Amino acid sequence: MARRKVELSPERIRTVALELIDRHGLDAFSTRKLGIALGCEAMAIYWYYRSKEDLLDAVVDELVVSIARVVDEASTDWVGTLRAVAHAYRKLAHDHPRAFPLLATRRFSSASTFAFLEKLFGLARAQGISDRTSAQFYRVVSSYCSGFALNELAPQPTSLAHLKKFPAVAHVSKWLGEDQLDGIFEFGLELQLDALRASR
Amino acid sequence: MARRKVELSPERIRTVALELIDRHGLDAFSTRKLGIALGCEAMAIYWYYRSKEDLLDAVVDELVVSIARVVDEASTDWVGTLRAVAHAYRKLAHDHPRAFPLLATRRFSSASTFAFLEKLFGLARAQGISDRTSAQFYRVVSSYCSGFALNELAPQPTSLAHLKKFPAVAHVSKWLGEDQLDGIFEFGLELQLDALRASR
DNA sequence: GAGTCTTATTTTACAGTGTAAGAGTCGGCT
DNA sequence: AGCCGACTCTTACACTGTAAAATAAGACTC
Repeated sequence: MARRKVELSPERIRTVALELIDRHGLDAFSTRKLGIALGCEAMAIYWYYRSKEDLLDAVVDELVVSIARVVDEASTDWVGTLRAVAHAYRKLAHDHPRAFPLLATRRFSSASTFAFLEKLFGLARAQGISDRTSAQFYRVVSSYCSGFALNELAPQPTSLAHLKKFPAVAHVSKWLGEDQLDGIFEFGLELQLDALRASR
Repeated sequence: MARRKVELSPERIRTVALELIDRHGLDAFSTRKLGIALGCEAMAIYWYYRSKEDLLDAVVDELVVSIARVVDEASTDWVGTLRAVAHAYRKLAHDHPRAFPLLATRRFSSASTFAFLEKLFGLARAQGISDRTSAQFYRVVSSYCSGFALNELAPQPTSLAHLKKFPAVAHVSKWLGEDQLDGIFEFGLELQLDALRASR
């Protein structure tokens, strides 16, 4: 048997898992298919992860870390940092559209998530922003980003048949199209960041 | 055999489906268990719905309709209507915490969704709000509500072990607790509605 | 009332799922 | 050489969604 050749590891497993989800979607993802992609039997995965749920948590973690990196590279200005995080979050949804719902649905209380929050809130405190304010705006902005990204990933095909029966929607639909998404996201985000600036 | 006695119907099926999801969660929901709850075989469901996905779409629809009703009862003021819808949306998440992720994840382009949007946008037009503005604020506010509700449904248990290692998070965590959710939701919502009022 | 058609439901079957339990195989240790 | 612990595979089980066909009951025609 060709054992010990594929060199399984937690990192490789979750990386290949993400690749598989990206390529074929969450529904099609199974431990058996992951095994094939890794070159091992499905059960070998269970040495590194207690369950499929555990593995998916690890995949989410990998994605969170990629956002956390943005905080390091950001300027010292907290508003700017929050903006950068918001954009990174949305970019993540575009880069991994089929994995993103995982991130939006799942509770994440892993160490790397905390490390991310620590950097973000540490920066806020260093700039004299009150804990209450930073907590408020973090929740508001992150909720907005999460919801917005999720919405744009599940786009309705603007059924023309329906539009005939719903004239008001027909009129407004011009401003609901995909070409408007960037602008509206920016609009809503800046609206919130303006309020943050004003609150100081 | 006791046929034709249980009186199956699309409405009953999707209602019992929602009950089952509410009680035991999405993961535990299966066509077989639904069959047992309905008093029929699993395959009988397929006479009324083409697939499990189809059925879940119908469940989502049922939930959307319950929100649409709010628009009828609302005052003529569009800002007030949008606020009422936002609150109804969050209330839905509290009333059906285990079904809500369906609503947030799934594309809904059903007739009842369009009927809802028609009422909402029709009201906006009647009050002279530009199509662009109503589209913008609808997307922003609905994204915010969706993301906020999803976040509060997946609460992290504020791991005390982690808090020792992350002092900034520990300080801020006071404002991130469940007791703050109502206030923060309101804060973020009004922040957006203020901007809507100001834009006129 | 007998025969046929339509609608509703069950039966049977299949390929696929997550994972528990145990068996097997290897490298490195004494 | 023998053993141990770290890995991996094999087997098995209960459960999933649903295609295909069998079946039953009412409605409709003659």
